[in-house]
Amino acid sequence: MMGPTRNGAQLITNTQGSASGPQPADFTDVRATNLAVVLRFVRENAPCSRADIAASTGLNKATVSSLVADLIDRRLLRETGLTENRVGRPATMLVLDGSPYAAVGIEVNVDYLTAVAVDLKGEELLSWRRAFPGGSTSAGQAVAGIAGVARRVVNRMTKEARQVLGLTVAVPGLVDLNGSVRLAPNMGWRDVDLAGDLAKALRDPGFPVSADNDANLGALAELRFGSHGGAQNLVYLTGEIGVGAGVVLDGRLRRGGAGFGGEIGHIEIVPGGPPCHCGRHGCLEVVAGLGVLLGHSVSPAEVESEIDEVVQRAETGDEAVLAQLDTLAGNLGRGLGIVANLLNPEVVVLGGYYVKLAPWIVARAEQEMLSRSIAPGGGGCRLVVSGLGYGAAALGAAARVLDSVDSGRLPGV
Amino acid sequence: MMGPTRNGAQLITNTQGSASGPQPADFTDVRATNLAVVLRFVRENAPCSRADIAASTGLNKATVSSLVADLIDRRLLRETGLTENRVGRPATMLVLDGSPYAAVGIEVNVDYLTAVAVDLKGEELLSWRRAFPGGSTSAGQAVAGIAGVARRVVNRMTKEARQVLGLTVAVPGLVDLNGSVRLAPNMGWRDVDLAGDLAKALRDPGFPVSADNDANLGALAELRFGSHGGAQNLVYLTGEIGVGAGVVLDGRLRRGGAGFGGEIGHIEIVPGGPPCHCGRHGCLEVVAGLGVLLGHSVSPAEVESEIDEVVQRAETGDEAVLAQLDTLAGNLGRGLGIVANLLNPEVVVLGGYYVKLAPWIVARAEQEMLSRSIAPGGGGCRLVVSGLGYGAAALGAAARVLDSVDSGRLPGV
DNA sequence: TAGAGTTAGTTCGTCTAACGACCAAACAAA
DNA sequence: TTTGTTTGGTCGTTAGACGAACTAACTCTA
Repeated sequence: MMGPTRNGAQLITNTQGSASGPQPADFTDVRATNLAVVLRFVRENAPCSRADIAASTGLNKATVSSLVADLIDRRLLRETGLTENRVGRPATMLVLDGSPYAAVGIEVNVDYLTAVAVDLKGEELLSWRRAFPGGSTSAGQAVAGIAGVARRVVNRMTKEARQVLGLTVAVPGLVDLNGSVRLAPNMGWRDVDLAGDLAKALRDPGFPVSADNDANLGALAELRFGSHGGAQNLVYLTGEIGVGAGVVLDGRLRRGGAGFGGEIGHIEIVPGGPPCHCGRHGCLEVVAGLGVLLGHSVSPAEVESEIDEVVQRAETGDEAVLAQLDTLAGNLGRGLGIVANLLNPEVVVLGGYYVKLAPWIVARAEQEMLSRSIAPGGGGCRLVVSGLGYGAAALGAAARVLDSVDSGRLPGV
Repeated sequence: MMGPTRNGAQLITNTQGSASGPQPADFTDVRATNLAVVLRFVRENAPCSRADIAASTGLNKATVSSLVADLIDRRLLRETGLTENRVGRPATMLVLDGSPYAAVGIEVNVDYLTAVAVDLKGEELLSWRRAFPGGSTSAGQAVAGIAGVARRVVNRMTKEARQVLGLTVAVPGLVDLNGSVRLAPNMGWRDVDLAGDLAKALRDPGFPVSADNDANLGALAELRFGSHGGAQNLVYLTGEIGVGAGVVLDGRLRRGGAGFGGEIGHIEIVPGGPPCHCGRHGCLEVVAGLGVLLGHSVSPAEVESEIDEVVQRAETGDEAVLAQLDTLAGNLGRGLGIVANLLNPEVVVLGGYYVKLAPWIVARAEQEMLSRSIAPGGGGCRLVVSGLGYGAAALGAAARVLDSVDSGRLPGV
């Protein structure tokens, strides 16, 4: 048992906004904070009793009862059975109520679109993946297409009597802090107010609509659903045609001043190396991306099968392919060495196609990363492979919605 | 005037500790938060009246009166004169009380030691700089030496009737989250529990003692004392014999999982470049550090004068020196390009000897940085020179003490 | 089978601290 | 003077956490 964790001076700090002036607190904040504390506790320790919550959080039993009643009113918690065969009065166990709400995440990419809905527990309610000509239509048409999918997801949720808590869209590109896509080369987008346009297209949807970079959201997915021992400092790497990073430090996504952090794909790894579509040379994306294996002009639709072929050849011991994979891993490790030195995350998670290639790249890349880290043992940084599969960004988009609930924006009542 | 900034849903979140369990809030937290809000407001808007505070923070007038009374009791605020020649009742103006407290920062380095004390306003009370054989004594002796200086600073403060709020020591090396120095090659230290040993040497000093990396503390100094338009995302670069970075994102120092973040000095900038004392090649420290200008084995004591000579030669247009400076700037820009892409800070601040060299390196380095950034216009990232002078890390060490006050750990009563 | 012991959760009164409304003080302008 | 404006304090209200006492519901033991 953890025992009470109450620590004398509690710091209440505004982490989000930049210079948005002073942020005083009042009683409703205390309430919101404590409601969120209980909610998070139940999420991580379900099923548990009110007494468990009180003991572990340090909150008073009476307070916990009141908070739990509130959460039950809001249909966020549910009482399940009683404990049996124990000394003392049996406890009524509490679990998250999975049925009344849904969080929706949509990932758009050049050639496909993934939609995911999860309940409050994070359990997947639906997962759609379909071809989507994101790279070959106008942004307006793409937004219309995304809105169409969003409407169908929402309808489905409504049919299941679920209230949608929010919708987030993941985009491979630079997304600013307002959810406006400033640049998405692969999509051919520039200055598209995705969150705003989508909210407009959905006509007063009754839930918040936001957009973010796919790597950022992948990182959020790993933070919430990944099994990294509760690491609060992690970096997630997408391994699609482009390579991007999502940076989580001290338990929150760090986007930088304008929201453009994590753009690891175009840092220079091999000076004077092969040219990148961005106009520079030797970018990580070029020397540690799929292009190393597939040649530089594969159509998006072919990537999947081409990678499968690479995997097959690697399995049969094809020397040329193994050499390519080793080169890729080495270059990736160089990039990760930079990340380890600069950010000292507890774990770096490889996503996307890197997952399939993992058996041939992780060891080398990790060794390279650690050998380049100035901190002994890489400062404790591990390199692991994502277990979330292809929907990571979409899942992270949904996770972003759940995050806002977890941090005190409670629905209901 | 700003007008009320009260925003409906206030998020109260624990930013510091990692997985330290749930952190419920209670009334004392509300009080502490609001006291800190008022304190910060007065810091930034002094002199100001209670009415100003109420209007700008959204707190109730009565609440502000109560909070201000509390802060005056704690001798953190002081009433100054009344306003005159205005319609209505004259306001009693409030300012930070500079006299009763002091925050102490000490920076140790290979050959010198800097001690700084500031009052609550951040105004310098003393600034000592002296030779110190940090690189050529045992860690134990060094700690004793630091303790000696610390005692003298504390005595001086006591003589001025000031209470010392805390002491932080800046060290060029890897410092973990507990203030233990894990590795400081230049000092020849390894696993020295600096914060702990120093507290012991000071025998129950009655104030918290901590230690951190010099670059981290430099970044804190820039955050508090620098003039960067309130940028909440910044990276500070030390330009001593080694090069380190301090990373501030969303208004707080981000140290990574073990506290070893910001180690930019040993990321590989020129593969196969000149050897570094760390055993690797082409590290930023080697290709964009002072070694480029001074040759690789200058004794610490000579650095100052050697740099002055470089500056003189550059001023007279010495081609060879200008070429070296340009090379240095180019390499520095490469490293900063990585920082801009990965972290998207609003500003990168150059400290240490880079300040003297600024006229010949900033333009080139910034251009290089921006040209390497994938976000248009570098995502708004500017490269500037520190205005804080040599004592930056020591000043940041003191700033760290003030930060803890600003975030609610109030002294007095 | 009747306590005795143990654990869960509720009720009730207390206390902290923010808030809203009101008011007196102190000034400028008319 | 009178009127209006602004400051800052007082007072009663209210939200909500806390502590203690209490009830509920079980197991264990003699």
